[in-house]
Amino acid sequence: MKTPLRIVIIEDDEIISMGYQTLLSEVDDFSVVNVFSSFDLARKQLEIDAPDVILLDIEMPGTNGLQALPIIKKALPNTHIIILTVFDSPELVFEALTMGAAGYLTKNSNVAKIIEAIREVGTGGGAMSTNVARIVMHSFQKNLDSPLTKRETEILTKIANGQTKAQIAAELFIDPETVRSHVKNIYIKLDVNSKSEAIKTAKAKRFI
Amino acid sequence: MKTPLRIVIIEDDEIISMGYQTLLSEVDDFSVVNVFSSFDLARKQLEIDAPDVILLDIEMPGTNGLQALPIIKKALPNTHIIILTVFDSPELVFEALTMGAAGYLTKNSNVAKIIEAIREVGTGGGAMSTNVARIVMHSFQKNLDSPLTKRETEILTKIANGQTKAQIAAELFIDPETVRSHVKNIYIKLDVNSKSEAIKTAKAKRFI
DNA sequence: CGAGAATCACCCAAAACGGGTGATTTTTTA
DNA sequence: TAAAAAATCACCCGTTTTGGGTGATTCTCG
Repeated sequence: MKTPLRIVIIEDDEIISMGYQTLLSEVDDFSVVNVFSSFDLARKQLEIDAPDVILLDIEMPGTNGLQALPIIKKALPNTHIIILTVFDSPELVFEALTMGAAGYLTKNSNVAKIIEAIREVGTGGGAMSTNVARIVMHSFQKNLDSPLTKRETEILTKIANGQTKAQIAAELFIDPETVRSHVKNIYIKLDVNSKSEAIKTAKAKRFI
Repeated sequence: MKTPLRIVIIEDDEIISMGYQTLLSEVDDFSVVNVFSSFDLARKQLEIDAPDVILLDIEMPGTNGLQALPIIKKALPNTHIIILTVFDSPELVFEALTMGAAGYLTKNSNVAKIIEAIREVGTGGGAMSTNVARIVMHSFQKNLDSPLTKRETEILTKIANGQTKAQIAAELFIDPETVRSHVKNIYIKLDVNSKSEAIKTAKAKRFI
């Protein structure tokens, strides 16, 4: 028989917490090993519980979920964390993902979805609810109506990566003067007159 | 009665194409209005078909799916495109998402998942299979063992955004000399001696 | 064919950079 | 609470990069 997935729930709303606990306990290969109403209460016990997956709320008394994320990741590198919250603002989502969350679910997700997500992150995968997916995907989308040409976009991207004109010229096998020409044209098209403004404008309008 | 979601399938494998067509036609509010074996064949007919959602394969004779993406987006701005392919390399996924794909599914996705994805993108949402979600989420994760301090990370991030030391100093309400100090320390910690190297190294190691 | 794109050239002054060295004040943490 | 780490500011130096102006040639694609 397979060892069950060890799950810990950190959620300050007792009703919700109890609900998850009951529902997840019914899953054969899941084992809810502990439930806490705040991260501060969970902190010391977590290493003993050694969960495979933690369902973590964001809004909590004391240390909130986002603050807890890096602390948990450091103490339990092999534990996968799923953020489970009612909030889905882009800022919170990106913050959670950069801090190492393996999943981000909003609380309107149905049970099947949550169970699927737990299994997924348990095997090193990723999981997010559809509204979170939308936010994440939008963050990738480039503006397809850029006034910049292919070459100009290419060069501005490299500038945004901190490369100097000389380095860019070497990489593209063109003269540094040519790079300067392109840059000047970029400035005109974007109506700016410095590197930083160009990068800022181009990023804001999603040209790069 | 609600108008059904108009779906077009562009897929060169006839067996797969036929399979999707049959399965999706059975869904009440779905209407598969056309099926093409290549984008080049679909091109002119697409505007007439005016689909809400297009299932687009990547590997195809002639114009491939990724090349087709921007063309479709330009011609039919209100049509949502779901990439449906066997490939899931990070490069392909990011390319597809930046070019405006609303969904990215691998062909091992089950039918329920595909139907759910079509409904989701039909209402402006996003959809991706779990393996794609994993790729996307990994791309966000920062290295939590950065040698850089909070301030140093903050400053290096701004440098990576093209800001000059003077601008950074103004934004952080500190002296430009202090910014220089931080930058020098960053260079030492990352073992580099220029802006571009620092950005490159920091990005490669996911410190920023 | 003709327009936009990409290429290269040379002028100039101002700004930014990278390196060195040292010091003070907060903040963190063991 | 004492030591360590982080954050702050200062002044030296020579070199590189920047932004602006102006113009010209070649390429490419519809």
